[in-house]
Amino acid sequence: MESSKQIRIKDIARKGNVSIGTVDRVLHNRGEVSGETRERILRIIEEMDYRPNLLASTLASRKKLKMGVLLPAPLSTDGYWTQPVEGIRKAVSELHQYGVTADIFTFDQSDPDDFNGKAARLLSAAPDGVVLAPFFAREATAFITSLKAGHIPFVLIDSNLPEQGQLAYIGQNSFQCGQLSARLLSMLVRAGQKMLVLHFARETDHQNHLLQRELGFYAWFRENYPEQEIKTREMALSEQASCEARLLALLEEEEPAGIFVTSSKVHLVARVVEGSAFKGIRIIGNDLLRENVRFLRSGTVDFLICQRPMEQGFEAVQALFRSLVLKLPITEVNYSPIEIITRENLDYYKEFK
Amino acid sequence: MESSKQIRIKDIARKGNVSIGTVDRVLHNRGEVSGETRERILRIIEEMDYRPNLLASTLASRKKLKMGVLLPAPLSTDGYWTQPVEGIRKAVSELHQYGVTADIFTFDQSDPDDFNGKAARLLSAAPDGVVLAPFFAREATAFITSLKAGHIPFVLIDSNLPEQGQLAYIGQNSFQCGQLSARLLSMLVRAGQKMLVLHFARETDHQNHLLQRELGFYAWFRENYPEQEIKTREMALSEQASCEARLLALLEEEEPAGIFVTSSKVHLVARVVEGSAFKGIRIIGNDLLRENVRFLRSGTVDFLICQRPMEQGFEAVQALFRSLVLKLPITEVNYSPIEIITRENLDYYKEFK
DNA sequence: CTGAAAGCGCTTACAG
DNA sequence: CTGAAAGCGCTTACAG
Repeated sequence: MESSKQIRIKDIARKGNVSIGTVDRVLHNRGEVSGETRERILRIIEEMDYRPNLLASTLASRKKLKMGVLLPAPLSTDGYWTQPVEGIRKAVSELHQYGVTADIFTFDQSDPDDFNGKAARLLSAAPDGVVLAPFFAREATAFITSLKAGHIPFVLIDSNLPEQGQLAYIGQNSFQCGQLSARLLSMLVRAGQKMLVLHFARETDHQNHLLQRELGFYAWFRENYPEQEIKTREMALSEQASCEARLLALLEEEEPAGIFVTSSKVHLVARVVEGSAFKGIRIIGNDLLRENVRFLRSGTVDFLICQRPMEQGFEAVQALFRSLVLKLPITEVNYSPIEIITRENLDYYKEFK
Repeated sequence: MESSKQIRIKDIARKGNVSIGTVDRVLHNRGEVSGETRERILRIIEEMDYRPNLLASTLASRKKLKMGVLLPAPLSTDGYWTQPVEGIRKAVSELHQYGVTADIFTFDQSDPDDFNGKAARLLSAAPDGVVLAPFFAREATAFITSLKAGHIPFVLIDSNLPEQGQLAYIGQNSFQCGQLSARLLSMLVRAGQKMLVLHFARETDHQNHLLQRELGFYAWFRENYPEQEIKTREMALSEQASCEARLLALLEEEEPAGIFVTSSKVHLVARVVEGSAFKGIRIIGNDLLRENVRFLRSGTVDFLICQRPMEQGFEAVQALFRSLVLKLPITEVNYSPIEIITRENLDYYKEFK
């Protein structure tokens, strides 16, 4: 059961009657080796099941790992996007001793052009790996094309894009989040009462994961209570001033018994409901922000569905390090937990604020 | 913003007018250095903010990391405990190239003496780090005393022990799991109906986390529905033959509307309920085992609460590696997600079977 | 096309 | 108490 000693380049060289330089050329396809020698060495490498010592390799090559990060700018000091950034900073600081550095770029959440500009700046810094939240699907896809052209590996967080060649995705299974929200809301609201799904600032190809949450929500009801009446309404974030009035009008018009807010903007809804005559509306939203927690505590919001955003940032950096420095295999899809926060278990999440 | 170049031992030595050997002695408290020199070098190290290059250090010292693992033996081929073992094996295999090996010991879940015997064998293998599931609290504590005497760092998984000097705990917040189960069950059962908490093979100091789940369950009701009638019943696993009869008798006697099974043994209960005249009993249990999934699919079990046991095993090994080889800081308490599996989102967990 | 040598930053005997 | 040298396994010029 004891594993045999490590095979070194030196062992391959000796067995092949060549120098370690030649073995190295074969290992890294650096050319300048005769076909015959190459074949022979390759066979020996295979036979002896050679595995490079990555500590030695990294040490000798003195490679530094420069990462590029591209995320939405937080909308406030305790907005959602401060959290992944915190995780990223923590990971980078830990890995500093291994030569890891990061350039963090943030873009305006309402401005695809700003995304493109920051993406260009990121590229010109020539990073060895990238962490990306593909907030604008179309623009992100174009950016990814450039990354692939430059053979720059990248990790997606928060929202996934299918089959784009990402090293990994780290984030929620948003469809499942929607399903769970539906199930929870169905338990809180009597059959026959209306449900409302609220999107903030959704656009067709933007923030795909909010759409996935909605789809999961509908899918659950279609399967379990096909009769359930559900409506979806969208509110542009830019109109935030008129937002309260619109919301109030919506409540009067629809008289929903339950509301599912697909994003962290649930506090906007809760504020209106709490100040209105419409008591007893059951509300589920996303993300553990201070503003949301307030309404969870007061009982206006019943559930917050969370996803450990700090951890997502942290793990994204770790994944790049593990792949690029340690050469370890990376799991492609990494679903963050879908955590259910209620007034009762809130205190166990104080770590998040 | 560019961080300055790395400070090396050589730089310290030059500045202190000593050799790198002396610096090394100071760094590792190897003695044989005059007090005066020691102070001076220490000051320079501080001043220059020296951080050792751990790749070089690990490479030069050629340390191998031998881990000892001590877990309950799985009760069946797809029993719960196969899963952490799988995660551990995966991590060890990935880290093999860095000299990581593991001796895995398993003990009989009903036999504390077997635990002690295996613990002794583990110790005699002189591991550099240990992964332990402290299944028998008393025996585990004694074992930990030996580990601490030998300065062997250890990671706890599955169940935590407070303040035992563990490098990390990786597992559920069991109290919170109980609270969430209570909240879910309360939404499924009408007020005034009876609830039952079922333990399997609990003993006072065994499996502390099952007790924590129960406490969380009671705490939630005390806070939210103090009138709720709840009873706890315990079933010894050794009596598994007579188990069905006892369960049936229990159902007849108590006529519960909801049952919370604190462990993965929920399939035992579901089988009895499904074969009985007592339809409509709402059941919540733990862990994604094939036997449990069957009853989730058939609708007899409403929710399974899960905790990613494979990931726990994997992370435990990674934590030891990160600490002992990479010298990275380790978060002491790492709560696994409390995942809610229903018939509807089950397919997203196929990865677990 | 191939080999020998220096070096990555640290550790570990060994000599004095 | 201190220093100089060899070595960890690999990479990187350089010489031929």
